[in-house]
Amino acid sequence: MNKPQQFINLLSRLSRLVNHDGHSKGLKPAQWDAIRYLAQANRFSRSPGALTIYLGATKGTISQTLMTLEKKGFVAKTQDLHDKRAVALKLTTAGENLAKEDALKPFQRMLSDLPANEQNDITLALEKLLLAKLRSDGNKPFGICNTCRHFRKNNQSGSPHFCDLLKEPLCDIESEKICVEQTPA
Amino acid sequence: MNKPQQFINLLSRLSRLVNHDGHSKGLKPAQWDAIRYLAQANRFSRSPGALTIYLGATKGTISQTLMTLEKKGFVAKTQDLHDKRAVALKLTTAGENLAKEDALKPFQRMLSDLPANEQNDITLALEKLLLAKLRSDGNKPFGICNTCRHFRKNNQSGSPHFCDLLKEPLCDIESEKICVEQTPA
DNA sequence: AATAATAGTATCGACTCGAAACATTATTAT
DNA sequence: ATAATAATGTTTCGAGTCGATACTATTATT
Repeated sequence: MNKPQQFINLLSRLSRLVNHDGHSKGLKPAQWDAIRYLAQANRFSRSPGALTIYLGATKGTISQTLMTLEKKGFVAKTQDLHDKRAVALKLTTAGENLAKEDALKPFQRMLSDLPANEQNDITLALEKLLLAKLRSDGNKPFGICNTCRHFRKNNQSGSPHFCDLLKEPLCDIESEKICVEQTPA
Repeated sequence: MNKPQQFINLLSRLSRLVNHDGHSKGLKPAQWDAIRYLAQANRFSRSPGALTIYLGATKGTISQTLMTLEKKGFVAKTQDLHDKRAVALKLTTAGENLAKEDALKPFQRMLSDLPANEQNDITLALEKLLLAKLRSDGNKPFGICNTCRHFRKNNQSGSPHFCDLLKEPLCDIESEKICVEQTPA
């Protein structure tokens, strides 16, 4: 088997397994993807639109997935205050509990059984691969807020940081989350 | 973001992208998975049952996928000679042409744009990860026939090799393919 | 010969997915 | 201001996935 073919085989089979683990606790893989995202996105990013970009899906599909998650009681929708078109998403308590018991935990446990150096190699390789793919597709990275070029740190404890793009204050917690607008410095 | 969470994020997002690339040329990801498999499986493995195990799906799902692939003219079914329950699968010429233009080619091209050592690191990491997962799930590896403990090599050119498990002769081409029964030596 | 195991198919309901049409609400150009 | 345009979501459609379950036909076992 030649190298490129092997790479495709590994990738497609691995993806299959990951996807398969997403059939868990009565949810579907796509629903887990959404919950996982919402558990980590900052307030500028908890919208159907941002989720759509993150998951590389279409608006319609995401709308459906969010509908069923809302019906199941894991996600709550509220209207955005500033923009009446926009919808603000939030995990309910049930949704947050679910996020803590991620369907991919078994995968994670499996990794933690490997030698520490292999764990590192694997994580690093995945990161390189993902970033290369995102770049080649022109996708947004959705990195951590406080690693963004628009992030303005405030060193006085208690007072908030600041996003220079959206002109909005940022508490510590929010600035640790992922953001649609994040652009590496 | 802690390490385990990062790993899950990388893995799930990467899988999403891989899956997404499978919506190509009018086929679905699962259909590509089937075609990719059939293009590489030896004659003992070109059956709905083996494909089911390989993809980690259920019989019913695979039956459906194969039905639509047959309807589209990419797969042909014939009855097995020895076992009248069994179905032998084969890619049609159209199916083989499709396999040569795999939906994941863009991903492969992207990899080939990376430095050679990174390509290697990434492939190796994927392999480790996949094997660890297969092991932890108790899945079969589907390795290359001639790396199997039951493979008996014949060094006289022209005469076939042999599978000591299934008691069947193996030509060079078949012994280079993947097999359900493969067990590392 | 009866029973169990195996290989597949058929059917169901919930869901995904892209595509396209459709509101609403914001933004921009005139 | 107001009209054109862009952006945010929703709805609907058809094809397909997926697990679960029930079912058929064939082969193996007892």
